[in-house]
Amino acid sequence: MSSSEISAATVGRLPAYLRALIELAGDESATVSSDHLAELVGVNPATVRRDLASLRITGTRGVGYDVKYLVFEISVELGLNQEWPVAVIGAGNLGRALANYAGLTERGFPIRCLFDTDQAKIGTEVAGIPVRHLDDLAGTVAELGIAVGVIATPADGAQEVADALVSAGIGSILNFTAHPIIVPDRVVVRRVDIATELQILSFYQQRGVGTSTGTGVPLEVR
Amino acid sequence: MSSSEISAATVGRLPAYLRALIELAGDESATVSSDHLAELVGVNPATVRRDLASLRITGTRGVGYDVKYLVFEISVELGLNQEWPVAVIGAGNLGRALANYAGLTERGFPIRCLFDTDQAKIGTEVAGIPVRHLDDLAGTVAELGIAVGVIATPADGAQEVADALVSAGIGSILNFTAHPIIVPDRVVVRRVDIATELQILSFYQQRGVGTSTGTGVPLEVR
DNA sequence: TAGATTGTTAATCGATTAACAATC
DNA sequence: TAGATTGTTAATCGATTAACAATC
Repeated sequence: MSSSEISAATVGRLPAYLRALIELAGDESATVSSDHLAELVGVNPATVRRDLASLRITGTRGVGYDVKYLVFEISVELGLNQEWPVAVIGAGNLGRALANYAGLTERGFPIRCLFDTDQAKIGTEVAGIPVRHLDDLAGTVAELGIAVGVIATPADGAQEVADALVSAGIGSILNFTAHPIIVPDRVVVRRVDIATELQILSFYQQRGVGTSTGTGVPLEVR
Repeated sequence: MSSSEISAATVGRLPAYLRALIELAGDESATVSSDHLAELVGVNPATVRRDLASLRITGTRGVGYDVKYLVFEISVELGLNQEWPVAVIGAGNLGRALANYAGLTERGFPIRCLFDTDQAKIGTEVAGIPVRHLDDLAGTVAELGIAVGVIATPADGAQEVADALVSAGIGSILNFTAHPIIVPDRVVVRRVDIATELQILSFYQQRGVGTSTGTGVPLEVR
C-alpha cells in the first residue's frame, strides 16, 4: 500500500511537528510555511515538505499549510483520534510513576491497569488504577481493550512478560528494561533504556562534545 | 582529532555491543567473531567490523576479537571506567523511581542528589539520597562533582531547569519532559519522551505494522 | 503582476553492506 | 596447507538538501 512510502525517519519527526503545530494553533496562526515549521522543529524546510508530501498532506503555493488541517492530518496518522488503553506490567517505582503521570491520559494513552506478581500489591490501587495479578493479563486485556503493554519490571523478567503480552494479543510494547526482547514480527516494540542514554551522554561528555540528539531524531533545537 | 570518524550511529550501537559482550564473557567465551556478535546484536557483520575499526579496535584474522579486550575498549570509549555522578531535578514520582533504580549506580551513574522546590520535600531522603532545594544546585554540583543532570520535573519547568543546570556547569542533560530544551553547544542533551514513543507505537499499530526499532537503533533482535 | 511558497527533481551526503584480498 | 575471519574497498541504499519550475 501507499503507506510504504513513509520512512521511519519521517514517523519519528511527526510528534515533533505536531507539538510545534499545537503551539502555533494556540497563537491563532492560521497558516504556517515549511520554513517556519522547519525552524520550530530544527530540521530543513525541504525535509518538512517532503515529509508532509509523503503523508499526502498538501499546502497552498505562495501561502503555506493550514495549521488546523496539519494538526488534524498528523493526529490521524499518529492514531491520536482514538484512545490506546495501556497496561503497565510492574507496580514498582517506575510503574507507579507512570500511573501518576497524567500526561499520558491527556495524550490518549490512558493507563487502565497495573500488573504485578506481589500478592501484597494485588487488589490495591495506584492513582485510582487497579493492580491485578499478571496471571489475569489475558482476561484483562480483552475486558479493558488494552492496546499497549509497558514493561516496567526488573530486567530479568522482561522476556517472560513480553511473551505474556504477546499471547494476550497485545501488538505494541514499550520496554523500559535494559534487556532487548524478542517478539513475533506482527508486534511493534520500542525500548526506552535510561542506562543506554546515560552511556551515550558520557561518551560525548568524555570527548570534546559533539552534539547528540534525543530519540534518534533531532528533537532538540540547537 | 581522530574522534570525528566515529558516527552517531556507531555510538548508539556501542551499549548494545557491550551488553552482548558482557553476556559472552560470562559464558567464558574468549573470542567472538563479527558474525557472532552481529547476530547477538541484530546488525550486519560488516557493520560490526566497521564500527570496531572506527574505534581502532582490531581483531585477529581467522580467529575473531578478544572478548575481554572488546569489553575493556568499548567501556573506555563509553567512559564507563569512571563514575558519572547524577543529579535528578524533580523529586516527584519519576524522580523517586529513578532514585530507587539500583541499576544506575551499578552501571556507573550513581544518583547523588535530588532537587525540588517543594519545602515539604527539602531535607528528606529518597532511597538514601538527599533532597535539596533547587536554589542549592550550583553549590551541590561543585560539592558532589555532579556530571549529569536529569530533568524529571513537569514539562513547563524544563527550560528553566535546563538553564539552571547549564549555569551550574553541567555538560550532560537527560530530559524526561515532553518539551525540547535549548542549551549552548557545549552541552549534550538527550531526551526520553514517553508520549512520543507511544505515538510512534500507535502509528505502526494503526497501520498493518512495519517493524519499529527502539532508541533509533536496531536494539531489538528480530 | 510581483512576491511567496509549494511540490518535486536531481544532486549530495552518509551509512550500510557485499565482496574479497590479506593473513592468522 | 586449508579453513576461518578480519580489514577495507567499492557498490548500494536511503535519507537529506539544494534548486527551481509551478502556481497561489
